[in-house]
Amino acid sequence: MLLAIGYFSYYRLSTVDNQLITSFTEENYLKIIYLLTERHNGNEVSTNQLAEHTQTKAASVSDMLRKLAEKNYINYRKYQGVTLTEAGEQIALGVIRKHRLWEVFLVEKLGFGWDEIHDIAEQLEHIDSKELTKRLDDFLENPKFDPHGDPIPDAKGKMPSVSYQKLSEIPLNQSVVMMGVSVHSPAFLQHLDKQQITLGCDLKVLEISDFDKSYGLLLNNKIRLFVSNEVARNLLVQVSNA
Amino acid sequence: MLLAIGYFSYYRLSTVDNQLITSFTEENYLKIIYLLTERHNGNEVSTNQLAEHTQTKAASVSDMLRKLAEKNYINYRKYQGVTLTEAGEQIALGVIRKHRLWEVFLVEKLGFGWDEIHDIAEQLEHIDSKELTKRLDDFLENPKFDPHGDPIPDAKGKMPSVSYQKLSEIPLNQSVVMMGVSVHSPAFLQHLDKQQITLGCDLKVLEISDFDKSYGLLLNNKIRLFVSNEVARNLLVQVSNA
DNA sequence: ATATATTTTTAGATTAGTCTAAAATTTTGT
DNA sequence: ACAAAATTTTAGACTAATCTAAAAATATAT
Ligand SMILES: [Mn+2]
Ligand SMILES: [Mn+2]
Ligand SMILES: [Mn+2]
Ligand SMILES: [Mn+2]
Repeated sequence: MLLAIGYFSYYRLSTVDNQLITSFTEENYLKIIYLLTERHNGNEVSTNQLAEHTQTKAASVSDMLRKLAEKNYINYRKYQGVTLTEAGEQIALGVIRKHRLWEVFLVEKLGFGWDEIHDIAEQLEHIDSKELTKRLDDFLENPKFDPHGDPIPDAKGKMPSVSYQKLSEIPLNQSVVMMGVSVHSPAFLQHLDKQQITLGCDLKVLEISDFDKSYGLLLNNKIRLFVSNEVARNLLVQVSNA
Repeated sequence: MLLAIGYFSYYRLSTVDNQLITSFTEENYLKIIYLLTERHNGNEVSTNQLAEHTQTKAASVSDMLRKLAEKNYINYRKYQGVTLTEAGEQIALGVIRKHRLWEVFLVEKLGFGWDEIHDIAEQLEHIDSKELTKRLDDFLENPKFDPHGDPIPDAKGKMPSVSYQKLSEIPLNQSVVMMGVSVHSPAFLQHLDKQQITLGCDLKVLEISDFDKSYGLLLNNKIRLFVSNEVARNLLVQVSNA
C-alpha cells in the first residue's frame, strides 16, 4: 500500500499492484515450491524440503502451508506434500520472471558477473509494478533466457519449455552447446569462469577418466581440459544442430 | 540474510550489506525524519507529523521512536520531538540516494514520466547492495539531481546543498530557471506537464493578478500563461546566471 | 506384523509493527 | 495563572512469521 502526502510517501509491506495481497514471504514460498516441483518433475514437495530451502523449521513451514492452502495457492493434503494451484503457479511465475529479468539487467546493463547477481535478484524479484516489469523487459529487448541459461516466463505467465541434457549424459565425441547450469552457487560459476566455460560455448566429451571419472573435454574445438564428474553433471547442454 | 542452497536462495527480511540490521520500516522512519527535518530547517520532528507521513497512529510512532533512540539513530527527548544522529542521518541519506538514483533510472532508461516513478522508487530504495548502487550510479553517469530536481547525496553520504527559491518569492520580470518542485504528487506533476513547465525551462513573472493572486508568466521567453498561486508556491527556481 | 525411526503437525511462545483506549504532559487562550 | 485543548506516551491487544517441544502420522526394517 502506498500513500503520498506532500513530498513523501510511505510504502507499507504487503503490497499490491491491484488486487490480492501476497506477502514477500508467501511469494518466496510459492517460488520455491515451483522450482522444487519442477526439479522433481511435478512430484509433491515435502515440508522438510521447504524448510531446508526457506531456511526455516518444519513447524514454520506447516503453518505457512495451512495459510497458503487457505488462500488456494497450493494443493495440500496433510502429511502428503504440496503442489501449486493454477493461482499459486501464476504468482510463482511472476516472481521468477522478475528475478530472471533483473538478472539480465544486472549482467547486460550493469556489467555484473553471473556469479554476483542472484542475491540481488532475490530482492528485486519482489518489486511490485506491472508497468516496471513490462518496461524492463522491453529495455532488455525481451530476453528469453537469463544469464544462467534459465528460461524467462512470458508476461502471460507461460514458462517456455526447454530440453537440456546434463553433459554427463552425452555420448563421447558428440558436439554440444553449453546452455545452462543446474547449480548457481558463486563458487561453481567462478570455477567455470576460470576454465572459460561460458554459456554458448561448444563442448565435446573426448574421454571419461578411468581413474576419477572426470571428463576430458574439447572446448570450442580448440582447448583440451578436464572437469570433475560433478561439474559434468551440472552443465546443461544441447546437441549442436549445425 | 541470504543463503544459497543448490538452485535457490531465500531472502529473509532484515537484510544487511555487511553490518547492522536496519529493517525496511526503520529505514522509512529515518528517511521521513530526515526529509521533515530538512523541510523545517533543522527543527525537531513531532510524533504527529511522523504519524501522518508514515500512515500510522501516534502510538505506533512513539514505540518506534523508543526503538530508534535505543539504536542511537535519533536524538529523542520524550514529548520534545526528534532529530537524527549522525548514524541515523547516514542511513537516511543512503536510502534517499537510492530512491533518487532509481528515479533517474526509471525516467532516463525506462522512459517513465516524472509523475509515475515515486511509488516504484519507494520500493527500490530498500534494495540492499552497495555494489548495485555504485554500478547504477555509474550506469546513469553519476547524476547530481533526480527527475524532480532534488539533489542526490553522494556515496559518502553527503547531501549537496542547493539554494532554490519559490517562484512566488521572485520579483516581477526577473528571469529564472525552473529547478525543482516542492510537491511530488502525480496530479501536480501532470498539471505542469500540460502547461509544458519542465525542469530547466525559463520563467519570468509578468504580473500577479489582483483578482485571484494567480501568476501571469512568460515561459521560455515565448509563451504567456497563468498559473495558480498554489502552483507558484510549489515551483522551485533559481535566478538565471546568463 | 510390529517396533523403531523419520517426518509432519500441533501447542504454546516470541518478536516486530501495528492498533485503540486511557493516562500523562505540554500548549493555548483567557 | 489556570482551565481547556491538543499532543504524546503508556498499557494492553492483535497479526504475521518465526521458534521449541511434544504429539501424531507415516515410512522402514527386521
Ligand atoms: Mn538467480
Ligand atoms: Mn538465474
Ligand atoms: Mn520520489
Ligand atoms: Mn524525486
